[in-house]
Amino acid sequence: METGGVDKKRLYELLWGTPSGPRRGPRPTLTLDAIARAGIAIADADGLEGLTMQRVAESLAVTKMALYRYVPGKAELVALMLETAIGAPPPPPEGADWRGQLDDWTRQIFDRFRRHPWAQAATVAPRVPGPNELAWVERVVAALSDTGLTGDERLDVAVLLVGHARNLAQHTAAGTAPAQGREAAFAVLVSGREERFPALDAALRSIPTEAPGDQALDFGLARILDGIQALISTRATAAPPGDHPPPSRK
Amino acid sequence: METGGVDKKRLYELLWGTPSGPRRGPRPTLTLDAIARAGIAIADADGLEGLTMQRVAESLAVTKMALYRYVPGKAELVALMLETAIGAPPPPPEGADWRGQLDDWTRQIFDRFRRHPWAQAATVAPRVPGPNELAWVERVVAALSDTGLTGDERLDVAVLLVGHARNLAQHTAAGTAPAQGREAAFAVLVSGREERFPALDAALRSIPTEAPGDQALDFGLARILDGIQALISTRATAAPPGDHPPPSRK
DNA sequence: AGTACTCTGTATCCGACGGAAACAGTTTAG
DNA sequence: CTAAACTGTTTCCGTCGGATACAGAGTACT
Repeated sequence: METGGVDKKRLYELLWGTPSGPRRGPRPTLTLDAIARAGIAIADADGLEGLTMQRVAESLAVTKMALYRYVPGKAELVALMLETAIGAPPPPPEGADWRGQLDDWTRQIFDRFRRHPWAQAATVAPRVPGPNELAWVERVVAALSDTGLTGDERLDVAVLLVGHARNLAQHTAAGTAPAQGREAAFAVLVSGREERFPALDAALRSIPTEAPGDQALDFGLARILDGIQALISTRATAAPPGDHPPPSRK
Repeated sequence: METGGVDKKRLYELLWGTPSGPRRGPRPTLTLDAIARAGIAIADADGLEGLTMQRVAESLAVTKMALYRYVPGKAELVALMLETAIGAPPPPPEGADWRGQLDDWTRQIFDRFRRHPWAQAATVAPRVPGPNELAWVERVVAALSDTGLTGDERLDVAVLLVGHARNLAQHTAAGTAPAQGREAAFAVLVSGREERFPALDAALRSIPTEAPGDQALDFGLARILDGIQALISTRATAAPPGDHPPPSRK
């Protein structure tokens, strides 16, 4: 079953390889892109558990084994699907400062994760990033160019933001049909056990807001950006803008 | 194969059910706890892909099907393993304010995730929280009792912090043996494509710090706590302490 | 033009996995 | 002491990812 072991070399070629020139045998009937899209359609509908090589092949009107001419295995197919589903990052909003850019960036990538609920489950394993994934990271780092943050701090910001988006996409994907929110599910578990979870019980009682859905995303994002702003302010007063401050990491 | 569909009713009994009284047939040779620990040992060693009912049964010297007398299926076994591996939350540090408590809390749960790398992959699906998981959330909400935050804001903080810990646990689990950090992996991909990723290239060049490992955790955690502190300060000036401020959510 | 080579998709096969069903042995309730 | 309930085992099945061998299709070279 699921090998889990990914052929990193072949995966690199798969994600970063250029389309080669004219070759000898019969022309392929499929495209990497078409395969990825077929897999995405299936995973969007039934999740990663519903994604089998059989079903992908059927939806493309080929045999299961034909797919292995294009893709080394299922793990690499999922990686390719992820790269295709995430797509290229949209252009940053006009005239936005770093905060506006990062705010937009996080909502954009959150939207990608929400449209493809399987994607956030596919990003749990260590993986080889594709061109699109790297382009998204590039956007974050570029937005922070003139803030005086160090190189790895900018990368840390990217990790922080994408983690938040992914995390929230999971939580919103969880509360779909039945009980509307996590509060309802928690309340059921807490009820009858108030003495074990007093603070939780109090918190659940004092909830007046009927927020739509992206509320938790907004909350966390606002806190994170506030925290980054505080750091940038510190750096700005410590050193003139445009200059690289000394790394004051402990 | 992987059903994915979890019997929520049986899972609830599994996680929250109390040990029943004297029953009729032969006494069970196994314990739920022993099964969970056996599964944890296997998953710690070989990940969730290496976890099979067969191997768990072998390590307990029983047949595979014997496990199904205790656990409805593999998905529920993983949920039980998660609950056992996370364990009960440790007591908060003596005399710490909310910030100190949340800082310690995040590092504690990060440590759990790092000790059991499979755990963060097991928390991607919507699930029924167990007693331990709920107790961890209780700790966060309790730490924020006197901060003037609303009930769902406190829950949002819990989501934010656990998401960060899980996210960073994944990233540190990724960079284990071969190339030491994400910077090295990124640098390989960026090299030769500097014109496509100029900001990323600049960021990778300006990295002097040879940080040990928890650096990204520290960075994000500090930003998040700074952001929460900013919000609490706002609330404190708007309303006297101990009083519930009006929900100023947009 | 013809031939040899290479690439494609297919058919067949395999081991491993999660789980269902039926069974035999064991312990307690009446 | 008997009947009911519960345990662990055996046997079996469908599905999955993947290896291998093969036949046809198209191109490069002589």
